[in-house]
Amino acid sequence: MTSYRSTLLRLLDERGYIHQATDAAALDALAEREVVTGYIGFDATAPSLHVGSLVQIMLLRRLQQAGHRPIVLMGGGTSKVGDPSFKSEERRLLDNATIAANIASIRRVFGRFLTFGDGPTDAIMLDNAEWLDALEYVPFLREVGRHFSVNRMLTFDSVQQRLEREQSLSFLEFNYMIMQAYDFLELSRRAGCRLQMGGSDQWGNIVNGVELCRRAASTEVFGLTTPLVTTADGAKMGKTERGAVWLNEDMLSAYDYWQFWRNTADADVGRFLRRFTDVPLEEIARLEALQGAEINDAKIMLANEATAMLHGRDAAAAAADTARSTFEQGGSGDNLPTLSVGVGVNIAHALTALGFTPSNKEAKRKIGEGAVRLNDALVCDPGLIVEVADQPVKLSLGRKKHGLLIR
RNA sequence: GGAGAGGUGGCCGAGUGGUUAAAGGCAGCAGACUGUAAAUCUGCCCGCGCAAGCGUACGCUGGUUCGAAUCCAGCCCUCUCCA
Repeated sequence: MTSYRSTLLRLLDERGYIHQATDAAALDALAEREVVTGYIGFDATAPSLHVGSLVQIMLLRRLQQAGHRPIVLMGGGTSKVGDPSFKSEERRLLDNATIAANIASIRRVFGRFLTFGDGPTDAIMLDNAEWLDALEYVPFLREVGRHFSVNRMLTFDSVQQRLEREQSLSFLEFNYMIMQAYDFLELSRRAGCRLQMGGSDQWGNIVNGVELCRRAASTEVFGLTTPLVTTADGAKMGKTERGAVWLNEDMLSAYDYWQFWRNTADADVGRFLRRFTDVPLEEIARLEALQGAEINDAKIMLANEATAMLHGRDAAAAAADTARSTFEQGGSGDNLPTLSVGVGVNIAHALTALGFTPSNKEAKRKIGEGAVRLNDALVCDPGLIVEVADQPVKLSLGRKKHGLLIR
């Protein structure tokens, strides 16, 4: 562990964001001397980002906390090409309208993590479609393309994997790394951007950008990547039984988001607190040292803080309340997912409608396995019709999934 | 353009005419044990239906057959070697 002098690198280092950097010493010196503008690119291939992107979002937040200026770069242009890095198959191409809608939907989330504005350290958001869409092929090849060696490009891990396996790599995708490198050049010109950050899988792309800036503009810029965030058992973070952990509330409720963090494995709590919350380091050190069941306090803290950052204090508190009454007191909080069922429903249909089971068939199986409860009473009849009076009825699958049936 | 290999359920991968909704593994879900953790053991794992049953499914389209993931023909795609 190197000892850095700048607030920025010290902060990033302490909180576990640094995996590789192109010239850490020079970046350290730069950050000590002046306000550094740094960016991270985000894909626009889905209507919401998910926790997989949260490290990157937090990284921009840290940049701002350390007194520097973050740029959120939306990949409106690059999403039309598709990043082939480490993907086994070519992605299907998205049309312009979808990409525009995705960007509009994604951008709302950033306001929770960053302060936008016109000040020297205020964040700004740009869309690379702004310059990529207008590119003219031949001038682009002459300015940028000549700095890229195909021999070299073929040696990148991201490409190698694709070639060595069996999947083909289209020329369109092959251009992605050039596009991304060009983004950096463009941002260094437009916004004086000196730093690109990203996940460790972006290392190759980032290095290309750094080299392009040096070759095409003689500008010294820097790259920094974060370690891939995996859970303690080695899996990629961010998947739950019900799919991706989305950041947009219309795709994943604040309660479910809270639950996601609450269910963190013991071994991950400290790392996650450091990366995904602003809890002071001494406090984190105390929390992660808790033993046995007490470590649950750390998980609750993590859930509260992470949820508050994204959805606000109130939503986090409501989720925590619901969790407490549901899990600790065996009752039911009113923040649970609800399903309006009229007078009565088939219990299997209700389970599926709540998203607890993927099909009615599965719901019936679960009933057969003794996993389903109505107001905490075991259900044995897979064809049961649940009747709902004025009081909501609590429907549970296993110990973790609870919902309310209301009239 | 030529020669060869191959395309099976979320993924990997067996299966070369019937008892195959398709072995096995991974991932996932649930039960037990716990702390809404991990590990372990057990069960489940295409869909619809209360059920009998029905519908889909082994790259695509046809064909042979009582019966096809399995055989035949054409097409599409991938890989390897040659030109």
